[in-house]
Parts: sequence; structure tokens; C-alpha cells
Amino acid sequence: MSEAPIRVIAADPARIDPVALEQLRGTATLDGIERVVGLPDLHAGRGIAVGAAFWSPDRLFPHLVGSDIGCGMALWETDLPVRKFRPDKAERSLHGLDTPWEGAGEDSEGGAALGTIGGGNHFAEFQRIERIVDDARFNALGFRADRLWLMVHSGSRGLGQAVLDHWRARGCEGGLAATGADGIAYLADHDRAAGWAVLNREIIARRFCAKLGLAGECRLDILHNSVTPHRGGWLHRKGAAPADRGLVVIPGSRGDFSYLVEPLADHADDALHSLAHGAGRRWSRSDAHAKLSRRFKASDLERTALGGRVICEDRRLIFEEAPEAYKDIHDVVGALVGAGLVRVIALLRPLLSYKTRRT
DNA sequence: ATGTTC
Repeated sequence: MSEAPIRVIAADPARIDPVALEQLRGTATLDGIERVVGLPDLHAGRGIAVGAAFWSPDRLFPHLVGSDIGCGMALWETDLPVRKFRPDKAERSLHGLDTPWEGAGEDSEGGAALGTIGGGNHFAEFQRIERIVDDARFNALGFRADRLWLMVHSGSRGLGQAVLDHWRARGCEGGLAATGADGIAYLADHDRAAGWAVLNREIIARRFCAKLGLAGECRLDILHNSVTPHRGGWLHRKGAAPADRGLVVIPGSRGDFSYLVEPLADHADDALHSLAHGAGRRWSRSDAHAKLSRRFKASDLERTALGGRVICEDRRLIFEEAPEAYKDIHDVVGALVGAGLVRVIALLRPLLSYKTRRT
């Protein structure tokens, strides 16, 4: 079987991570994979590159979706005029969000984790609309620029992990025939985990709003780890946002802006109808910790260059997830714009980023 | 990424 073509969309092709590129090559040689795309946030993952999409005509590859099935971004508009947002007060109010949600049934699947953010790069962040680039479109959507917004990044926690573990134990790395019994069973597991992840983000958003006494409405929820039917085959996205499900928000880092973008259709197929899902890591977790813990105290990182505040009572994580550990979001979105894949609608400024609090 | 974590 010949190697599938690989297309990488990058801000600066000379600076594509060679390790990530080698990982893309590894996936391009899989029997049954016919197209591979790297997005501008491409970076090395644990075996599989993150920021990538993979198309197969007839096979499902659970390990190309990974363990955090259904992980994605939700963006909510609250009813609070942003001028009334008090970060000090909010910081004092945001307690009890790492413990199980009261509404989770004890025997429901993944019940204890439902409504909690988790670790790694997951977060909830209050934001304001910094700048509207496309006024007509923003207004047509009925969005309000003067309100407090809330972004949630989380996934399927232990449930998605259990699904991948189950299929890995059965030897799924060569893929599963999509129409076979195993393929159908995996898809059912995948869809259940993805549905759980969407619900998890909704509950997280509602819990955060409730702590501040706010009402809120979900404006978008998009998955960046998934496999879906696509043009007669199967599209695997590993840290890749969909370009065929409406508006997308692309987070920068806790110290930079997030972009609200509208996917454009004309060149979408070049990128397998996929987009960057964030800025992408510039430094590995261990490098970020090593470099930054030498230069800064953890408390130095509780405020960002944009004036936002950070709640992260995990001393290792606050270094691992520092803005410096991520690529420049403006370059990443610039590459998407340059490739004709998106139009920018608006930029959002982080006001308060919540990672974790000790309980 | 992870009801993780020697």
C-alpha cells in the first residue's frame, strides 16, 4: 500500500515540527488511510500528531481519535453586561467546581466526573469581546458584544479513555472495518462518549454561570477529537476543529486572544474540512515547566500580559499551560485566513481563566 | 488526555 498524501497548512513551512511531521508520515502509511492533513497548530503528540485530520474510505482508527473522544470547545453568551463583571468577586465565588456536580447520578456513566473540567489543557474562561472584525455577520448572528462570554474546553474524561482502552485491548491499531460488527460497535461507543463530552461542557458552563448568578446561552459547541462520516468515508480529527459545522472558536492561550471564525467553503476540501483547534503547543509540558519555573514563581503566572487572571492551584500545571508554552495564535489564524479557510468574525479577550482549585 | 501519581 502506498503512502497517503500529506498536506500541511502552516504559517511558516520552515518551522513545522519535524517530530510531528514524522508522526504524520507514520499515520499516512496506515493501510486504509488515504489523505492526511496537518493544521497550523500541528504539534507532536503521544504517538499521533495533534492538529491533524485523517480520511479513510472504509476504516475506523480509534487511536487516531485518541482517548479524549468528543473533546471540544463550547462558547456561551451570558446575560451580564461585561462592564459589571468584577474579577475579584468572581474569583471569590468560583469554588466547589472541581468536585462532583450535585445533579450527577451516582450510577450514571462517568457520573462523578460529569460537570468537571479535568486537567491538562482543559479550562473554563470568562471573556469579553475585544474587537469585532465582521460587524454585519456578528450582528446577524444576534450576538451581543457588551455581554460577558464564557468559553469551556473539556472532553469525555475517563469515559473516552475507557473506550479507547477497550478497543486497544482488542488490537484496533490497524483499524476496524466501518461496516463490520466491531466498527459499528466502536462508533456507538464513540458517539456515546462524544455526547457525554457535549453534555459535560454544558453542565460546566451552567455551573460556572450559576456561581456568578448569571443566565447563559450556548452559542456554539464544536468537537475537535472525533470520527464522522465524510464524503463516503470516515474523517478522523485529532485536535482539529470542523469546518462544516458552523462557527468555530479558536482559543489562543490564557494570555492571548481567542478568535471567533466562520469557515469558508471554497478551499475547505484542501484541509479535509478541518481547522486549527487552538494555538498548538510550542514547548512540551516538561520543557515549559523546566524553562518557566526557573524564571518565574507560580504566583507570577496568576496574571497575564493581557491583564487576565488565572486560577490554577496546581503548581506544575500553571507552568505547563503558561502562554509562552503555546504558539502565536495570530500566526495560526493568519495561516488559516491565508489558505482561504476562514473569515475572522471577532476576537475575545480572556478575563479570568479557571483551571483547577484544590478541594 | 486520565476517578492519573512511584
